[in-house]
Amino acid sequence: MTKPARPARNVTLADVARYAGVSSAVVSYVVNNGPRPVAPATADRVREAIAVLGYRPNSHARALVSGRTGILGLIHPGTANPFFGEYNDILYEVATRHGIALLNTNSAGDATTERALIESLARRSVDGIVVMTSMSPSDIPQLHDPGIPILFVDCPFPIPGHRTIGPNSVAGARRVVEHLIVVHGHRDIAFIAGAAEPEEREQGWREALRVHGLPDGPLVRTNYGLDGGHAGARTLVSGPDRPDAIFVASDLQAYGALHAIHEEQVRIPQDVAVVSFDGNTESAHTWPPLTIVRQPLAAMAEAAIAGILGTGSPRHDLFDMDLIVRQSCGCAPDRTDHDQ
Amino acid sequence: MTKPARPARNVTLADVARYAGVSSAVVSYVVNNGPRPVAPATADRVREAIAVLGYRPNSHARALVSGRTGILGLIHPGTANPFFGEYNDILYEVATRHGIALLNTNSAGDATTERALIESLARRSVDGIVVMTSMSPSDIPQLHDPGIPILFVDCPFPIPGHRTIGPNSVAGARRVVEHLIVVHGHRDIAFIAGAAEPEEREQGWREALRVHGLPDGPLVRTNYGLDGGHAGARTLVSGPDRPDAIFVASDLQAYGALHAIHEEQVRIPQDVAVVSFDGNTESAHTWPPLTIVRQPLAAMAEAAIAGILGTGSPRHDLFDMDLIVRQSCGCAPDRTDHDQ
DNA sequence: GTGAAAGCGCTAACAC
DNA sequence: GTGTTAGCGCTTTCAC
Repeated sequence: MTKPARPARNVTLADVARYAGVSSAVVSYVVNNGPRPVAPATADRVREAIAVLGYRPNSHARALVSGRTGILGLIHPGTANPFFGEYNDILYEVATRHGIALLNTNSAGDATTERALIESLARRSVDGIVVMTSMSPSDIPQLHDPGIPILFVDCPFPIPGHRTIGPNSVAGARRVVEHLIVVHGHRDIAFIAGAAEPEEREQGWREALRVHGLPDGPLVRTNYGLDGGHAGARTLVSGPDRPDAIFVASDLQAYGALHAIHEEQVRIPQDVAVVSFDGNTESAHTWPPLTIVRQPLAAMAEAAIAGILGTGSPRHDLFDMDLIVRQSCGCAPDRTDHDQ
Repeated sequence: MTKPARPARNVTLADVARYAGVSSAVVSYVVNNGPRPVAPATADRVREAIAVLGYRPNSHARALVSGRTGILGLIHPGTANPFFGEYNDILYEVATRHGIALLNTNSAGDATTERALIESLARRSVDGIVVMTSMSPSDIPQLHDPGIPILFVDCPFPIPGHRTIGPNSVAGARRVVEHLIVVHGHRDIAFIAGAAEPEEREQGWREALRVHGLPDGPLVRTNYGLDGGHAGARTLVSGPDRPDAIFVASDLQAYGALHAIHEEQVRIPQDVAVVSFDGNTESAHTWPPLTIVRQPLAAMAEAAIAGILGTGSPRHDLFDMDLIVRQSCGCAPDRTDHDQ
C-alpha cells in the first residue's frame, strides 16, 4: 500500500496561519470555535485561507493531543444477518447524531474472535467499544480489561463491572408463546433453539407452557442461521407427531423453517403455526408474514451510545419487546400489517 | 472483571524504555520488528517490559508520524439491506486479511449524503474510501476530489479519474430472463425496476426479449425496498393481463413481490414465475426459493481492496454474474439447492 | 546494536 | 484578541 503520489506535503495549520497572517493558535480557535474568542474580521481571513488552501485538519494530530478520537469500535456477529444489519444501521444513526464514527468489526459470532477484536480495537485507540456480544457467561472470566470503556449490547446477562443492554427475552418469548396458547389454543408447541446458552427464549417458552398447564413441547437445538432453522423445522414437521405450533428463536431461523415447512407441503398456519423472535423488517414479507416479538432496536441503540459516551456505571438493562401479530400464527390477514 | 482503576497516564514508549533500561528507539524497533536490528537479549527485556507495563502503542501518534492510518472509510447504503450486509462482511474479511480496518458509514442510498460522507471521511484522515455508490452519472460532476483515493463498487458506469467496480448487470439480467424464455417458454415477461438510472437490468431484460423476438413486457418502476417490490408485484398480478413471469431488479424487491403474489393467491411458479437479481443468502429460503443471478461478491471485494490499496489507476471493471436456478422460475426442486 | 533528537500537526496554557 | 510555545507518543535519521 505505497501511496506517495499525493501532494508532497499536506496543508497544515501552520500553512493556513502563514497565509492568513495570524498565529497557529488563532487558526485553531477558528477551526474549533474556541476555546478563546477571535475577532470576526480575523476569523473571516482565516476561513478564507482555509478555503483557498483546501486545509483539512489532521484528525490524528488532534487525537494525539486531545486524547480522544471520536471513534467507537463496534463488534457485530456479521451484518449478513439482517438483524445485526439493522442494529448496525441504527447504532450508526445514533452515533452520527453524537458526532462520533464507528469502526466496524465482525466476530462471526465467535466468543474467542470477539475477545481478540476487543484487544485489537483497543490497540487502534478507539474511545470505547460497543459489542453485540456472542459470549456466554462462561466466557466472561477470560475477558481482559482493554483499558477503554466497553459496553455490551444484545447481552442477556449482566457482566460484573460492565454496562450491558439486552432485550427482555424471557418476557418476550413468553409473550409470543402465550399468544399461541391463549388466542389460538395451541397446546403442543415446539421450540427451535439457537446455540446460545443460557437460553432465555427457551425459558420464556417453558414458562408460558407451564403457566398454562401445558407439557413441554419438543425442542430442537440448532445454529442461528437459515440452514439451522431449515433443518430444525424439517425434523419437527416431517416426523410422526407434528406439533401444533413452533416458536423459533430468531427470524433468520424462522425464514429457514418456513422454507422447510413449505417443502414438506405442510400448511402454515393451518397445519402448523410459526412465530419467531427479533423482528427484522423482512419478517413482514415472508409467506405467510411472521408473527414476531420485536426487539426495540432504536431504544437500545440510544441507550448503548449514551451509555458508552457517559459515565457507563456498570448496570444491566433489559428492554421490553413488542408483539407484532401477523399471519403465521393464525391471525387474520390485515392488508397493512406489513408496513409495521 | 472490575476495572482496575485506569492508570492516570497511559503507558508510553518512553515508560517501556525506562523500565527496560534502553532508549525509546530500541523499543520502537522491537515493537515494529525494525527497521533496525536489536540484540535478542535486549529485545526480550523490552518485550517483558511491555508485558509488565501493559504497554499499547498509540495508533494516532503512529499515524501522525507515518502519515498512514491503516483505516479505510466505507460508505454503504445501509446494512439492513442484506445485500449490502453481505457485501460489508466480505469487504471486512478481505480488508482484515490486509491488516486494515474499516470505518463504516451509511449513505441511506442518497447521492448527496454520499458526497458529504466522502468529505467527512477524508476529514477523518482515512487512507482511502470504498463506496458502494448510489450516484447516477449526473451526480458525478459534483464530486470533489477529497485528496485521498476513492474507489466505487456496485457502480454500473465508469467515473473519469476513478477506479470503478460493478457486476455485469446487462449480461446478468439478460441471462436470467433468457432462462425464463428458453427453458420455460415464457413470452410475457414483466420487469419490476428499481429507481436507479441508468438501469442496466432493464437493458438486459429488453435485450433478452428482443433477441427472442418477444415484445416488451410491462414495466413497473418502484423503489429498491421490500415495499417497492410488494407494490410493484401487486400491480402486475392483480390486473387483468397478468404476465407469465416477472423479473425483479433486486432480491429485496423480490421478497416483497413474492409476498404480494401469495396474497393475491396467485401460484408461483405455475401462474407466474419470478426471478431476481443479486443473490442474497436468503433468496435460497424464500417460498418458493428464488432463481437469481448472483453478484460475485468475493471476487469484487478482493478487487476493491486490492484496487484501493494499490496504484488505483482509473479503470472500470465488470464482473460476470452466476445464474443460480432454483424453483421460482419453474425448475424442479432440488433438495440441496438451498445450500448454494 | 543502541541512543539522542528532530519532527509529524495540533491544542491549549500562558504571556502580552 | 492574538502570539509563543510546550508537549501529545511515536518513528527514524544520524551519530556513536
